[in-house]
Amino acid sequence: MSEVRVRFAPSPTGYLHVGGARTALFNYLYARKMNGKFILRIEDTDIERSEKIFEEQLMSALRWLGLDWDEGPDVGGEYGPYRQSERVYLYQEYAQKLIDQGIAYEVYAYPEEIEQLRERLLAEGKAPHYTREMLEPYNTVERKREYEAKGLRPAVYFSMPRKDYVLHDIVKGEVIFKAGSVGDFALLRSNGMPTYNYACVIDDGLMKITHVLRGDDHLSNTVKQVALYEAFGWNTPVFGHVSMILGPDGSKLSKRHGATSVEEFKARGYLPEAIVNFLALLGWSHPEGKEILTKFELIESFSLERLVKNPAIFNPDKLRWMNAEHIRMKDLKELTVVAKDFLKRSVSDEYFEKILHAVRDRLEELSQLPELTEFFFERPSIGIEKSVEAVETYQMLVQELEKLDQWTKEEIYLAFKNAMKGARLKGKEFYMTLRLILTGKTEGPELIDIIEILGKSEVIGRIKNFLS
RNA sequence: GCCCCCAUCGUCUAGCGGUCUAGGACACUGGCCUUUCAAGCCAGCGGCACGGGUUCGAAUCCCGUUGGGGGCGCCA
Repeated sequence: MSEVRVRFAPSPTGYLHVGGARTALFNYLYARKMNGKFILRIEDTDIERSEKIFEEQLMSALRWLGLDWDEGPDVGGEYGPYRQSERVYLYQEYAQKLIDQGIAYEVYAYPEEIEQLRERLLAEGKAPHYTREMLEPYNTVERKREYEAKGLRPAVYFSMPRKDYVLHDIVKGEVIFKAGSVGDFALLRSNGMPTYNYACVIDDGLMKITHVLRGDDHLSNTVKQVALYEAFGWNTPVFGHVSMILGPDGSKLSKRHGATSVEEFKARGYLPEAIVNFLALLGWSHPEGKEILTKFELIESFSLERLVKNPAIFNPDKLRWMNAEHIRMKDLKELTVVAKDFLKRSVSDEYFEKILHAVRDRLEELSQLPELTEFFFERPSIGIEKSVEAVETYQMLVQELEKLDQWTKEEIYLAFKNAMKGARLKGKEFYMTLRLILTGKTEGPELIDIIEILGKSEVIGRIKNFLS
């Protein structure tokens, strides 16, 4: 059994989308599960839209998620280069082979002319499929001269065999493409760059990719790729097409549905563990139905058989819940490190750790941190009505607290007890008012924790502030 | 227009012919716990799109209808 080699092949035209992240994740999990290789390939053949900055962002987002790759543009590998723009010579070389065999041909039509052809076919109610007979008439002597003068090269089209193709997809099952369901298609453009379906086959073939797991928006095009594998006499990889992630309204997930990029979730205080966990469960399920899973558990239990066929709607509520779960699960010291960026204040690690411990159960997104912890740093300014009963009770409390030489929960409770002795304030009112005095809020962490963290002088100070 | 994919609670899903009066999770509702809010625990609400077959038996298999998604680019 040969080594499993899978890849994630994004095009650097934007941020890492959650759909792309999930595709990367499935490939990653499978590679790690099978002790195979996970390869990162940058598909930057669209020179108009590709940008270096996006490539860097893509890689940093992937790394942040913990999806490390074994071969890629930055780390290299024996099947490089791993950027399609650097592999152009390969695409041209292999295209020439097909031309020589007569199964690919040059086309001197301008892109606009192809577009017109396409529209005419559509208008005639025909499938917009091109044939050699339609395209070759453009290859006139004058046109060739024009191309040369402009420094253009002919596009290269593949002569698609008109026969049935059967695809054995690992998630969709047997998919049959009837003869003639696709026409001839471009391999190379007149700028010399390859098209997606072509570059993909050359790369996957040459890079010895064994399994192609991707979104099912590629399913229809896979027939073209299979035809190319056959033309080169290469074995096809195992294909697995997972349905796409949809927005709440059932349409393709896009910007108008809210946050869709990994970067946005990161900025809002989502843990990579939570995103990975959530995405894994969108189109895959654990054999025992477990929902909260670490990356390690995901790798252990991952299998292609449990990939699901139907599309999934992205549910931000569940992601949010899952994030809260992972926040609670995470080692406090590690959480302190990642959470600190969200606090937007300078604090000692020691103090921040105490605060975090007190508030973590209430955290769903790390971005809630400043609001949730504000009173630890600033005295609240909430006007509280001072009743005679309250004043005398809290005066007693101050006296009791001042007597303490140890600031422990036990001692503090003792002081409460003493202050309440003979007090005319009811227990509930005593605690609620004290909470208001200290935090300015009616809700929050355990009062005793707050008092302990705030420290003796600050607590007394805040109460005195109220009394004055 | 043609081709392809999909169809279980609102959402993610379990289910791979009988063990299903369909299980779990999120959300929602109620209760318990708690001198606050969360968290936690318990309970409730809620679904096999429809119509035909096949079978002793169908959420599971087949066909059709409907609905949704995708593709047919010198985008990926």
